[in-house]
Amino acid sequence: MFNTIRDSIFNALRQFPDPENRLSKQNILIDKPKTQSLGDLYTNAAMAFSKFLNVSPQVLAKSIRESLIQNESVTEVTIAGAGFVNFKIDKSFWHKVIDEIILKNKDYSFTNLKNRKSINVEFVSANPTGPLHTGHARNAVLGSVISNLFEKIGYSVTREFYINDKGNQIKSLAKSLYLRYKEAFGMEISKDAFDEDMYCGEYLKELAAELVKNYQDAFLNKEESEWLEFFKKFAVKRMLKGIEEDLFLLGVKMDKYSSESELCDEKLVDEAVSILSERNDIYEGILPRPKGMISEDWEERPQLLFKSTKYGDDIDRPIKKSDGAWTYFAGDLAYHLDKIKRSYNQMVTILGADHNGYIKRLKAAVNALSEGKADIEIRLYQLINFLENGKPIRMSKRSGNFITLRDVVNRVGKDITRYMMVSRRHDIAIDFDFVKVIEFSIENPIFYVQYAYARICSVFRNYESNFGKIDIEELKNCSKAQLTDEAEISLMRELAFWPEQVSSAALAIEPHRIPNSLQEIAYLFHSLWNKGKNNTELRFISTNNKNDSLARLSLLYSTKIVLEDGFRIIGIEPMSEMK
RNA sequence: GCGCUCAUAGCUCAAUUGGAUAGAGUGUCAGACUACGGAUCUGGAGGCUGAGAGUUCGAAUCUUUCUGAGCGCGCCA
Repeated sequence: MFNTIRDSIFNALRQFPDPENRLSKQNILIDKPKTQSLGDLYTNAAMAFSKFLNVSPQVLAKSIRESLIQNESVTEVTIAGAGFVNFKIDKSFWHKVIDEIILKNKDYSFTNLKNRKSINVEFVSANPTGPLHTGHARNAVLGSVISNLFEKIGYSVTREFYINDKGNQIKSLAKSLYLRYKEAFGMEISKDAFDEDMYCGEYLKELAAELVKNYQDAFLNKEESEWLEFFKKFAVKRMLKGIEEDLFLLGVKMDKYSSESELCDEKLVDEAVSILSERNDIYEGILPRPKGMISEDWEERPQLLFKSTKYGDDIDRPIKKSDGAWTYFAGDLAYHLDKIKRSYNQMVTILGADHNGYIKRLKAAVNALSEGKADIEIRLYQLINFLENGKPIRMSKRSGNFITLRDVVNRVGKDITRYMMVSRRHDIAIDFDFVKVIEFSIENPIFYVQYAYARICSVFRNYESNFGKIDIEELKNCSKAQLTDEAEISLMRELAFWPEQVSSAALAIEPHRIPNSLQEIAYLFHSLWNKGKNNTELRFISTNNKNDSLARLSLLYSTKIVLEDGFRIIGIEPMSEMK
């Protein structure tokens, strides 16, 4: 939207020698000043580039002013403070914003990259040992919104789920299922039969019933070796199906599921280890005992280690257990090698905050395996405190008082869940009160935004019942010259920034900026609406002047397009009426 | 003991990644409709950004030392 203005600033700066080649159009900030009195827009480029160009901010600011004043959209330029360049914009510029939005519609915020890049977004990746729980809900929403954002800036995105279908937990799952299977034949199973790490949830009873139906007593009173593998496979398959259904409830669909055991079958661990060996990053060694930690059974032991300290980790990481089996991390080496081989050089992974110790070694692994060519960004999300009207809900797997993702979605709906999960920064713990989130109040930012949308739809309904069906071509072609009120300008200016909001949210991997931005737009709209109550000239529908109406409706229509775009990114449905 | 993350109005959160006088909502006080949907809007009060020091034109943001909270630290995944 601001290309010509950015060009003007860029041209001014380009006249100065740039020894480090730090100057780029992308890095020129154009923003709204704190207060309207300073102007419509400002840039801090004079100060920001002063160091790199080795020219004082004042000199740069003057040069920017000279250049900006030549721009036909810019009407007034002032230099303030240490080198802020404030300027005013001709109103016709904002009117063109409306035209552009209506013209591009859904693609208004879309950035078409010349060289389409691929990115892999891995999220949820829950162990296939039971239904998804509440933490996964936040993970799933973050991952899917981040994916949507990257698609907006022209990336080809793969939404991926890593299945931990190996190891002891799956064995425990199979054993737990076997107990339920026996129980289905009327055998008494006491609670003590379930070890600490086994799964005593009700959901395995259904699977057991299915096994009985299809296989009768084929596995009853048999050696473990005769049923274990079958039970593992069966259980994992069914758990995954359940997980897929849970995700579907939240509007999340994965593009790819990667299986840990399949990667191991393909000898990818060996391949990863041999790559690292060639780079001299694998050695047999003894890890130091962690200081200050009391662990009685600690004994020094030589292990196969990955030299992750070479890539910024704090200590080297074991890839083989003392019994010679691969560690979990070895599997992750294989998995990330697989991603690299599928030619992703950008990856994002969403993990719970309890994985914080894992970031450095993952980055190290990707760095080493790709010879520095690939990059992985990891976003940790904090937990959610669930409340029932202000009272915390205690959860424990043992007592069975355990909220699943499905419970949450069934109770408050997909849209509210998604909005709540994504409207706060990911690294902050959030409160989720079952009672408050469904109230029609400002405690729920989603209703504020939805209400703005519904009001816009209401205006269109009203117009059409009086004057007949609206013609989009007419909205596009009508003169917008009378959109001059401050409230109208503020709204148009906010809409002008929308594509930049989207791309900056994507690049920073901060999806919460989208709901924030929508709330700002909704606020400006509500404000304009109320202004029309006192000042009838600002009403959207003017009964005696058709072009006035069309101009105002075109502003509403472009606002509607942007809100819809935001809703689509967040993954929620717009409401044309509040119900 | 070491590492990662967080700390902003009474409360819930922002702050375009180093920009101007730190902004919204809620609660509180005072206002606005014979309603294009009042589920809204306008205004007041409310802050030494947990504490100290440093970096520079400029710090909530970067560095560092504290304080407090959460999480993690070989043979779990």
